[in-house]
Amino acid sequence: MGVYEDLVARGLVAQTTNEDNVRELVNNGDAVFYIGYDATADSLHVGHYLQLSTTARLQRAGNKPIVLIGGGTTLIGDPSGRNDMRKLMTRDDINHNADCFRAQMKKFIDFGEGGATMVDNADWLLDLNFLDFMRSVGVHFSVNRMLTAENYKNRLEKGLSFFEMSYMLMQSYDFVVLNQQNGCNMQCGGDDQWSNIIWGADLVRRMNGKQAEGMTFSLLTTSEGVKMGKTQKGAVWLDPEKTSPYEFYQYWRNIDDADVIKCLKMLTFLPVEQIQSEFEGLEGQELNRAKEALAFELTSTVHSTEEAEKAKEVSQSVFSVSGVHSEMPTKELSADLFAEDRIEVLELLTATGIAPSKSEARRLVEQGGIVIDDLKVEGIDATVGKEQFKDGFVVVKKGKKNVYKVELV
RNA sequence: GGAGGAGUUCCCGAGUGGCCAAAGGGGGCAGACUGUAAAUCUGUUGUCACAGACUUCGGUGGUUCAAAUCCACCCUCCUCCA
Repeated sequence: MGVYEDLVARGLVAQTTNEDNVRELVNNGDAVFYIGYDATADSLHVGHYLQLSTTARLQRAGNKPIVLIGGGTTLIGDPSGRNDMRKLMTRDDINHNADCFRAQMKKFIDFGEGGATMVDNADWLLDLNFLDFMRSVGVHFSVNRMLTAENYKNRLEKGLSFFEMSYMLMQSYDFVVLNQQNGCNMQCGGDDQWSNIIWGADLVRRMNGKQAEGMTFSLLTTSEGVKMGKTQKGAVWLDPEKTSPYEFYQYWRNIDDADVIKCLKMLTFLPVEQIQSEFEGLEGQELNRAKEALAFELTSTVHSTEEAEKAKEVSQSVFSVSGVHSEMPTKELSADLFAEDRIEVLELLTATGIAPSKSEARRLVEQGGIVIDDLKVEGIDATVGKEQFKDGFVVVKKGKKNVYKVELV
């Protein structure tokens, strides 16, 4: 089985410009392919991870990845699939974000000798001359056809500026440049990039007279079609500072039954056969085994095996009997906040950041959501004495799934 | 440039002078039930000194005892016309 077949079996391939050509390219390790990343945040998230892991799969099969950081295109912002215009970002923001991306990507993709290359389209986009660009590139774009692109559909109702529309021209031009400079012969991306990709391949053919291919990856959506990797707090980040390994683990551990198998296939490096024989077809409570495997696998590739072990341990102790507290998320509580060696529970909750405001803390307590050292807090007037901090800490449970170790400092 | 319309709490969206911290839905949070799932049900969802007070309805000023609601100007967006 070649990589292409593996990708298909995992449900990763959404569309290709020409299936036979693409299969041959990637199975023979002849693909020099690029995926672009817009530097819109200072950390990669789960959506990026899908692209990166797939890049890694292709690389392991002998293909050469080019990671393109959209230092230039991010100045515009891709309108694909958006309902509104992106916030305009400054050069400094973008540069900072691009640096963060680079550091994180090294974990998944081999940038060593003969490995992947990283480029920044700011290098060729920033100095473009508008008229020259329009005369050489702009002439190839039919506005009529662009308007029919799926990408722009919901924007036509809401309004789309020319500024944003030019994004497609630039992304297509990236392909042309990479084709010339690096011999890039294929562009990959999320399925929402399909329009941008086919235009790029088309432009390569027109401007460089070379055959170019494109392949899109399925988007990671839940069984209900909602984009995955988002929580109320925002995206699930790969940066351990922004989403702790434990939170990351829990995100996958709590995944919907209907999505486990799909995620195992799309995101983990476990062989498809193993996923099929070990997990597919499990039902009811049994599915928890698949969820644990998913959470463990992903946490160890994104963070490390040690972190995954820790997260697993904490999760087991939290959800079975009360046990180990060594690796629980820790919050610090200053001893200065105590009056006569006691502190109000509400104060404790807000001072540690467990509750964002007094009102929220009050609500949590009133609804019976706060448990301290296995004892439910019964009223908003409750206090905690210093003597309760045996060994210097106390265990605070907020709801069923959030446990914190509160240390006295 | 002209005419008309819109901007409401995390999101969508009601509200056209006091009964509005603002309907309803979505989402979130907590509780029940469970499998750390889903579905369902209940409560809750601006802040604080919490049966009371304070700040909020694009911005700034004004009218009024009283404004999200009326007036003026400004900003942004949409539709039609040019």
